[in-house]
Amino acid sequence: MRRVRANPGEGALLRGEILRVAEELLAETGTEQALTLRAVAARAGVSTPSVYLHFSGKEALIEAVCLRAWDELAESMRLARADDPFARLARRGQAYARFALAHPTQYRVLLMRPADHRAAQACFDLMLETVRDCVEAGVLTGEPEKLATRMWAAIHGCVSLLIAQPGFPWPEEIDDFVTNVVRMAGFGTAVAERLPRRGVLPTPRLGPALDAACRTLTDHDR
Amino acid sequence: MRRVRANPGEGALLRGEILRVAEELLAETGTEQALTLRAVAARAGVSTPSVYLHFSGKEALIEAVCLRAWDELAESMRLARADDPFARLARRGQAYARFALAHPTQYRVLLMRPADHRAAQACFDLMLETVRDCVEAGVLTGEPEKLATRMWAAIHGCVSLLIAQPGFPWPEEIDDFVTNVVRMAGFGTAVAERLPRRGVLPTPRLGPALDAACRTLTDHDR
DNA sequence: TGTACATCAGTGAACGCGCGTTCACTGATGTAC
DNA sequence: TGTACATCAGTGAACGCGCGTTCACTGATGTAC
Repeated sequence: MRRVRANPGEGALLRGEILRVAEELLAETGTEQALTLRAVAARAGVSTPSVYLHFSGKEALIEAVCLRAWDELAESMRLARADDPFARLARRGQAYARFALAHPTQYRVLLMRPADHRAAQACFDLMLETVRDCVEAGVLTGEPEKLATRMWAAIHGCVSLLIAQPGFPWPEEIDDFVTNVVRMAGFGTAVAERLPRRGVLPTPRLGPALDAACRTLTDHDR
Repeated sequence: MRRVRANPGEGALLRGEILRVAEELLAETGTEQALTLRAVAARAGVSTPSVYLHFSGKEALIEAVCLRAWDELAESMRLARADDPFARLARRGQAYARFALAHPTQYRVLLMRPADHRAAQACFDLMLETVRDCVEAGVLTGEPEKLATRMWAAIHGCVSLLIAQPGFPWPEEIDDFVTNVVRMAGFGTAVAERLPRRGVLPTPRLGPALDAACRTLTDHDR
């Protein structure tokens, strides 16, 4: 249980172990308040004051954990690739959602705290970059910043509801949900952008014209 | 500063005052952990043990605060009316978003905690009911449960990002954002529902056919 | 090659704090006779 | 109409707990001479 002391020059090894254990405990306890330095030190097999050898305090430890989580999230999105820009957009959205659902507590802590701007920005930029590819390829129309923001909001809303309301009777499979949210964001934004802006929304009629448009959207791929 | 003691029979007055003060403090401090019984009692002008005359403990107090917040949220949605079902859907979505942005902390606590099922359900049912009206009127197509869930997720994602990432450079006005999210959810879901389900998303071509569809959507209202 | 010393990676005990909660009490108001 | 008593709406002081943090220390490893 007790950790063997590191040799001179290898003191930084404990830092990595503390980070690992802190992430583990965060996932188990669910909140950053339940994450105590005493528990972290105990699980790392070390005395409590040892944490101060590598982090200036509790706040610094949590910040380091969050930074690492953001990096992992960005990396999982970076790994999602596809030649087709729209498919890449969907894959990256799904990678985001999968990471969130796989690390629910970390995701919640990530987005509950006032975000570290650079880390969140890096993550958003991956989304934005792919949306830009779609716009350039003529697959989406509109301002990439707005498109990417709405898409991020939609996916975030989906996973954060799934995390926070696990008892709620969700009407469809998670994968389908995410797929549809991505499609919805992509197509719906394009449609919404072309409608006139006004105070009261008009009642739209979905009929033959929309059916025809959907056929066109599909035909390309047959 | 010190509260005058209630007359016999009016002891329950303090209960209401404690709830009010607790909500106030929750909005100021931002987290449920920062909400202490001592602070609540002090602001109510009463000694700490007095809280126990009306609530069995801290947990019960927070639960009562949350229940009240859910009720307020549902009420604000109930007040958003319009004859046209699609306009009603948009108005209710906007009411939801406005409540969330006006009470950011309460909203976060609301959706962070494992939700009280009945309260959340009542709120969701208002959404579902309006979506059903839209489907019956031929304005939306698809299963109302799925449509409503996606719409809720989209709006929730929008407001929770706005709350959690206030420093993030949002590319558009909040009202426009919400309006577009509602449109996006409405139109996009309809489009997505009509596309064939497959593992990899196809690249859609937005062109003349979609433009024609958008004209049709708009024509109805001219 | 031996030894004094420096450094490095920790430890043990303690401090002070604020918290939720308990418990014996108080004192004004109402009520039975 | 007076008085003993019950009830109701609280209070003050204290308990025990777990937490973040500090501080003087230890003892193995490396190094200069």
